[in-house]
Amino acid sequence: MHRDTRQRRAIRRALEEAGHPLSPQELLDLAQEEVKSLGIATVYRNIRALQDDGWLETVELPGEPPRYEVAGKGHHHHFHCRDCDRVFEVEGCPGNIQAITPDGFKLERHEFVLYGLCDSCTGS
Amino acid sequence: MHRDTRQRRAIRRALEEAGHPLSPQELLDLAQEEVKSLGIATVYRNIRALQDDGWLETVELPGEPPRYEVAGKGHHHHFHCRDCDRVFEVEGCPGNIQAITPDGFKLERHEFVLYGLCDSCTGS
DNA sequence: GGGTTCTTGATTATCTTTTCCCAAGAACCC
DNA sequence: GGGTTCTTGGGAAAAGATAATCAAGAACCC
Repeated sequence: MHRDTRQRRAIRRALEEAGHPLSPQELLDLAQEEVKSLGIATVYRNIRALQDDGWLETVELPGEPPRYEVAGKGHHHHFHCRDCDRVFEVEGCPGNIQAITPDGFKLERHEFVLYGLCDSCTGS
Repeated sequence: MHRDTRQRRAIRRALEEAGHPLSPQELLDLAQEEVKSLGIATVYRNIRALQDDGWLETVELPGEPPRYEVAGKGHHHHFHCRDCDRVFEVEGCPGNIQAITPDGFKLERHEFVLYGLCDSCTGS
């Protein structure tokens, strides 16, 4: 069904090597290091294809277009650096979430987003 | 500087009475109950004006266009109902957030979003 | 009450992100 | 190797949200 193309390999490799969620544009820039003719339409097409395969997951952050990361990483959250605009993974999950859920509401899932400066951007 | 118009009064009242964040379209629908000729452009204009006055705050949720709520409510988070698509306020804040921040990262703020069914939509 | 200035409503424009289109090129299979 | 089918690249187009334009209407001030 899906063919093994240079473009698709470059896109997959960029996502694996980045190790953190990438926007379509970031993904294009990284994958173009391997296949410089790569176009943005191909990035979007492959994002969809890899999502359909279950290989890729969408990371939505408030007020931002979606980013994408390799699927199957288990429960985690994200840290958004306000300086370099990159998104990092955060292990673990804070305290008792059910406790703050209003009475009568059914909690099904949650998202947690940290903001600040990443280790590369703390100018100290 | 700012004049006291029927439209602006209706928009403010809708936000106050709703008691939870509203999208521009939700705001239009509610304020039209009072001023039926109200147009969407006026809603957007007044959102900006009320933000500039510090009366209104933006609520950004993952993968959603912004909603707006009356400013000055103190720290809180939000619950997004997947059925009616409305957003509710959540009091309190879970456990130790600093504890899960990666080493070397500077935590400045955080957002927390709960998902599930609100009390009106739990069909039980 | 009347003039000045701000605001409104409707439409059009803009902006950003994502998808479509299609001819050219590449992968796969026998 | 050659044919079939899928994929690509680039530009045009769609989609959704927000802003600009402008004539008409409303608020404010004396």
